[in-house]
Amino acid sequence: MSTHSILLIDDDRDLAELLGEYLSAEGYRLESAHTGEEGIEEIANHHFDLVLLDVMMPGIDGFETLKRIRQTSIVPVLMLTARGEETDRILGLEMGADDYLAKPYSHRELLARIKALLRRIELDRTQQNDDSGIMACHGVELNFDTYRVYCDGEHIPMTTSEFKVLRVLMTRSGKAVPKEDLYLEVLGREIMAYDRSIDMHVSNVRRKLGGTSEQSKIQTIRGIGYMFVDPNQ
Amino acid sequence: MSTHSILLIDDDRDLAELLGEYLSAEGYRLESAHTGEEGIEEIANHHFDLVLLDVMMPGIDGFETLKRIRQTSIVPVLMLTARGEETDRILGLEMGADDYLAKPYSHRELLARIKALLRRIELDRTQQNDDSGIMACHGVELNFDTYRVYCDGEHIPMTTSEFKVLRVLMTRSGKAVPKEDLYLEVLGREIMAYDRSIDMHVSNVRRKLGGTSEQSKIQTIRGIGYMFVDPNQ
DNA sequence: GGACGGTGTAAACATGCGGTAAAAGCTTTG
DNA sequence: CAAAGCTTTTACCGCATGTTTACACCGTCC
Repeated sequence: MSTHSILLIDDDRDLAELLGEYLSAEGYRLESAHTGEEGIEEIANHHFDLVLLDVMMPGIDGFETLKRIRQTSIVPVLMLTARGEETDRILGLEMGADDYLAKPYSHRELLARIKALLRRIELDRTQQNDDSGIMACHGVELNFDTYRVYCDGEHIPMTTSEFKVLRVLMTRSGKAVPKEDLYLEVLGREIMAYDRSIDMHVSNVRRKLGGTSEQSKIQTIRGIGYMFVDPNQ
Repeated sequence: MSTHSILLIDDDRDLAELLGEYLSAEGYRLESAHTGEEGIEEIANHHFDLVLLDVMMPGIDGFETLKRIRQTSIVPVLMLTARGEETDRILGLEMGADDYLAKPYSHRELLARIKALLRRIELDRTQQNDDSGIMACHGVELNFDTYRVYCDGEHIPMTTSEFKVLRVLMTRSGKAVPKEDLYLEVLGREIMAYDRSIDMHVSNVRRKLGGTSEQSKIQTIRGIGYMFVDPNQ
C-alpha cells in the first residue's frame, strides 16, 4: 500500500536499469519487461500499482500492448513516447492510458508524473464516500441515515460515539489519526490528563467488530493514535 | 534556504574559478570538482542544491559520471556539453539529467537556467511535501501517514523515536546533524551529562536498516553527531 | 605508547502507554 | 423515581519503549 510497485515495459534495458535504481532510491519497487508480451504476462501474474509503457518497441508496439492490457486489467498506465505529437497523446488516452509523457523527459519529470498519478488513484480509491449516505471500507459499512453499522453485512449495534469513532477513522482510512483529533471530532472537546475515553470507545468498537486487538481493523500507533486498516496486508 | 549551494564538475580550473566568482556575486555558493570521481565523492559527502556537469572530461566522462551519481542521488543535474546535438540532449535527459546547456553559453544564459531549474525543483518539493506524505532517500522511505518505514520496499517496524530520528536525519540528508539538534527535535529536551539515549536510538535504527556501523546509511561524525548518507561511498 | 574522551551496543532497569474490566457518573425514558 | 443506556473515571496489568549502566573499542592528543 505504501511502497508502490511499478512495471516498466520498454525494450531499452540500460534505461530500465537506470530507472530502477533511481526509483528504488525514491522508495518504489520497479519490475521490468522488455517486450509487450512480457509485460502483459507480468500484469496477468502480479499486481502493480502503475505501469510505465513505452510506445516505440519492436514486436507489438505500445498501443497494441495497452489494448491487450485493458482487456483484462484496469491498472493505471503512463505512456512514454519519443514523438511529441498531439495525435499520439490523444490516441493513447482514448485507448485507456491514464497519463502521457513525451521524450525526452528528465527523471524528475517522470517522478513527478508518477507521484501525481499514484496520488490521483489513491484519492479515487478512498473517495468511495459519495452522497449516498453510505460509507464502506474493508467490509465495514456505515449508514449515515440510520446510524447503523454493518460488518460483512451483519448489523452491529453501536453507540453514537462508537459510530463517530468509526466515521473519523474510516474517512481517514490508512492514515494514522492522532488522539487529539479523535477527541475533537468525536467528543468535541480537548484531551485531558489521564483521559481514557477514546481508548475505551476504540476498545469497544474493536470488540464489537470482532478480532483481537492485534488483528483488528483498528490499529494502534503507539504514542500517536489509531488507524483504520485492512487487516489482511 | 536562501543561499543555494552548487557543485561544478569540470576539468577546466580557470573556468571554475571564473564561474565561482560570478555565481558567488549572485548569491550562490560554488564548490568545484575537477574529475568525475571527485564530483561523485563530493556529492556522497555533502548536500548540493544543484550540480553543473561537464560532458567532456578526461577520465570518466560526464555521462558515466551522471550515471554513477544517479545510483545514489537525486540531486538536480544540469549538463554542459560542447556538442549541440540533439542525441546528446536526449541521452543526457534519459540518464537522469534535469536540463541541458550547449557550449558556448554566456554566464547570463547559465544563470538563467540555474534559476529556472532551482525554481522548478522548489516547486516540485513543496508540492510533494504538501500532500504526498512520503519522504524517500537512498532506498529508505518514510510514510508520515502511517508512521511506517520501508527499506528497499520492505516494511521495517520502528518506534516513534526511531521514526523521528530518521525524519530529522533524512530531511537534512548529506549534512551532519549535531546531537544537540537530535535531542531537541526527536526527544524534545536538552542533552544531559552521560546521556546516551540518542546513541541508542541511532544504534537501533542502524541495526533495523541493516548493514554494520561502518557501512551504514547513518554515518557518525565524531564529536558532532550523525549524518544520513548513501552507504556505497 | 599511554591516557582520555567519544562511540557502539548488550543488557539491565525504569517508565509510561495502552487494553480492558469494573465502578461511578450522567442522561434519557417510562 | 427507577431502570436502562451510554460515557467517563478508576484501577490494574502487561509490555513496548525509553533510559541508564557497563564494558569494549577506537581515534586523538600529548
